[in-house]
Amino acid sequence: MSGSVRRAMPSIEIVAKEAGVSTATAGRALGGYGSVSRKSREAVQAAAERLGYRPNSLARSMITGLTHTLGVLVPDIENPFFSRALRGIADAAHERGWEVLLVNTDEDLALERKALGVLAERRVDGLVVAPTDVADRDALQAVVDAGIPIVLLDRRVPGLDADTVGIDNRAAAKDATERLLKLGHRSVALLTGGDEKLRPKLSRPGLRGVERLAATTVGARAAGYRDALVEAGVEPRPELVSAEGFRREDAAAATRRLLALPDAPTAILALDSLLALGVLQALRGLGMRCPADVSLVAFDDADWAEAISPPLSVVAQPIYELGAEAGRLLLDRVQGSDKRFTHRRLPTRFIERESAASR
Amino acid sequence: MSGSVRRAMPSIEIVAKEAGVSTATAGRALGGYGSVSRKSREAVQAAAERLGYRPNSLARSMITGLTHTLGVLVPDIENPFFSRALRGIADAAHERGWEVLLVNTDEDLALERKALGVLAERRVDGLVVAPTDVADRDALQAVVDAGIPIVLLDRRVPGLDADTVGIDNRAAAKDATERLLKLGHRSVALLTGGDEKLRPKLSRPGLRGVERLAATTVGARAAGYRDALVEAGVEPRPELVSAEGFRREDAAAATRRLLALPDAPTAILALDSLLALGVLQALRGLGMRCPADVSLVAFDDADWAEAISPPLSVVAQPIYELGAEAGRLLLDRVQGSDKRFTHRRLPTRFIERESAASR
DNA sequence: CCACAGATTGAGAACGTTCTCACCCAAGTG
DNA sequence: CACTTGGGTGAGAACGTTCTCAATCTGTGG
Repeated sequence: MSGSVRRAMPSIEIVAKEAGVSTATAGRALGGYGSVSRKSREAVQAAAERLGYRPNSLARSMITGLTHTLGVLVPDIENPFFSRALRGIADAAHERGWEVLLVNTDEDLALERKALGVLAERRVDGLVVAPTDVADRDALQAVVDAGIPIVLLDRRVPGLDADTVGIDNRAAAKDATERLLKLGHRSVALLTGGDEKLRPKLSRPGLRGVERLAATTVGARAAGYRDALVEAGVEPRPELVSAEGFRREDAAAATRRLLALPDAPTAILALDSLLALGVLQALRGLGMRCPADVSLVAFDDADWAEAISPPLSVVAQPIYELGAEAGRLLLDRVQGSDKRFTHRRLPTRFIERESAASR
Repeated sequence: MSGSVRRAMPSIEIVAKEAGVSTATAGRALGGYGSVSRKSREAVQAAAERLGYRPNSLARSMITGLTHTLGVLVPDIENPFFSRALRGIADAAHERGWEVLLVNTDEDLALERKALGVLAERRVDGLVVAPTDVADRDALQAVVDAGIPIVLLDRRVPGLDADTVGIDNRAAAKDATERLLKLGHRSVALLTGGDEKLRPKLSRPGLRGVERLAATTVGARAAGYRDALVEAGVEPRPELVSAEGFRREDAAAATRRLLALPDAPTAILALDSLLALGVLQALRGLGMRCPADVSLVAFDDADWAEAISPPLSVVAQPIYELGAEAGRLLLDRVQGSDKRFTHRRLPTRFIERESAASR
């Protein structure tokens, strides 16, 4: 056993009594505000040290109106995209003396709504939200109206008073698709992971349709994919757009289905790295080789992308920077910035490795 | 614009006034304690609804002494091990109405100590800590003494009053090494990732040395590796134990060094999946093939392990369950359990795939 | 009609800080 | 000497809840 066991933490009143001053003076000595004589300060600090005093930040927050806490709402922290982005957010927050309260929403609208309520009750100073695709604009706006600024990460919510940080999904997807087309591929599949409604929209979009499509992340990328095809004079084939689910097994199944098609795709664009793993797994199962039989390009430069055989060509997003920028933007708002809402697009980088070959 | 903009959130006093009752009654009506007439309750609820009232959980915590917040201290949330474990913790917490405050320590002792202070000031109800290898026992014990229970995840801190959740690292490493030995390998390398001090200790340990070694996670696994060698009558060779660093590049460099050795290893045991990626990368660079030229087994069943070629044989830890169990254990303590401290070891599972072949 | 138990209510304390304000005192200034 | 100045101090309010306690109301049984 080391040191004495104390159950309840001492309050500033106890410290003041021990130091022989008033609570007001003790507060000033420890909090670094107001003015205190050297003698008082030293007496208080010694007493605090002796008693193992820790200020109660709850009481402080009640007075100051600041919790120095940022809420972070992500679909799933296990997803490498979000864990890396969270790291960026946390670092930005920490750097300026803020902490991070994390909630997973599981892409579940009801959970997201409930979490917003909980975080509002905790009086977080601001919120970084990666909303579900069908985000509840009103619930988010209500939080903003209550005085809690929001920064959206990765996805956008039309009409919401919030800053946004993300990439140009449409341009990035278009670029990736163009690269596959330039390699001679004419039958390029798109693995989106979700949003069943995409496929029909993609076939006969009309201008209005494409614009509406581009509102979600997946939608924007699908639109970019389509842009590239159309510009290259390749007719988009709805059956080449797969939206079976977000899990690896879903992607594997989708790949098997795609490759069984008449006039099967010779190249696949996967919208995230987990889906790419599914493709790889399916190819291995089918005895097909990448890139000899099928070329593959994926979004996100996962840590394994460079190490596997063949190394995967990817659209790299600056994920950490996305999170850090969101954190900084949010803290600016928290600290009183009332600039117009910005929609920041960070640049992506195509990393050419060996999984996409000419045909 | 939708709805009216309100900057400051209404307090219960405003709601009470609006409903024509006292704050006490309003509190009872909204908080679900005490007894309230149906009429009052309905009036209060209607007023609260109208004003968009959200209780201030800070004020509540001041009274009840519970913040319903769990602190989580991990080295790096980007590490898939910790992000998965965190998911387990968060789910367990959420299930019982708790939230999670996250801090990264970057394996930095000073940061860990500072974070402990911050979380104590926030009056978190409990703490899940994955301590750095050289954890500050006294700092942790001080938190426990202040009445905040701690559950240790993955690593142990001797002499600390805390529950522990992890795996039997020594047995798991021994099992993995034995499997490689059974395949006929006689020159098996160990890639630990860190702790330079390990190597010399491993060569002439003596009983005392091995026991001390086994205190850290890495150390315990190294001891298990050694156990297997000794039992099989293979002389441990210190130069086959690499501890160059935790990053992928470090592992790649270490692999190149190992394979340039006279009597080079024909099998490698990597202590985490990131290190395994480094091995794979180095092998590709050297034009060597797995498992034809070198067999590889790694800890942790990363999401890519099954999808790459060859699929990686791994020691799978129940990572999510580890986190969830830590969360549950902690909440039991928070809610008053004073059972003896337990050290829970969850079972690991060796998943045989194709990266380890007989020689 | 009275007494009484139990439900319902409101005033005010409590939690642990920071903030406001009035006061004291020593050191200048005219 | 009277008057200002300003650092230092403590009493008490404030933040928004929950808790304690006494008072009031309601209905029931005698």
